[in-house]
Amino acid sequence: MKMENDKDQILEKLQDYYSVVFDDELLNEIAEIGVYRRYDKGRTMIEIGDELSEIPLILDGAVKIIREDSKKDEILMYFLERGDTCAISFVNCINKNKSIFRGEVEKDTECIMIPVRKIEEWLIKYRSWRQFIVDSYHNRMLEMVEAIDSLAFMNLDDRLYKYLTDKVKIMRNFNLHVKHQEIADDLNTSRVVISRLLKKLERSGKIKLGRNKIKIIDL
DNA sequence: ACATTAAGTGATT
DNA sequence: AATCACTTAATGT
Repeated sequence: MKMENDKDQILEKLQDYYSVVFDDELLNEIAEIGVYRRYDKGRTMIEIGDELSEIPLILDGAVKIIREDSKKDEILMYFLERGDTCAISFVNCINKNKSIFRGEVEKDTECIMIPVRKIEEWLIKYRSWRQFIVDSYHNRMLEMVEAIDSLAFMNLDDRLYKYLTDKVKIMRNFNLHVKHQEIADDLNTSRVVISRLLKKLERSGKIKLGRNKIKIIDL
């Protein structure tokens, strides 16, 4: 009885973003197999080196995917949001590899976890699942290329502005609650530099600064 | 009132 | 663009 209830709740949540992606039979099976989970903002969902045994289907929220080097320097790769999954972790799963990224919860996140076995099984069983995984892999690839491009071809001013506008989209809010130091960490630079560039953006009227907050005025 | 943390700035490399 | 060294401002106890 309780099980049925859980299943129905999961199914209901799935409808919002995944009913167009998956057919009914698959949707039903996901609801049956998947485990609903909530992650609070600030938590680490996955750490570099961790072994994956399941992958998340994001229902709501956002997860920041970070790459870190041996010297603890880090750089933001991309965000996962509703409707996303991480196909990178999916391939990791199948090969029983360790995660090459860290996932930090940027915004309270709801997701459904799918165990590896099912991921593989469904790949054969459902065309819509196959499509979803391939699309997801492609999207991760595009986002990584974007990350490389901005790193290689953009100066810090533009990278910073892109960072801010991306974040506005992810958070669905023009008022960002973020410290200069956190931005510096994400872009792998120093706080002083970020503070100066932000001041410049404020002077040009694109943003408004406050303690622990930044308001983006025009996109 | 004092300590702590975040942000602003000039000078130097 | 990074670092240092310092100031100023906001917030917590």
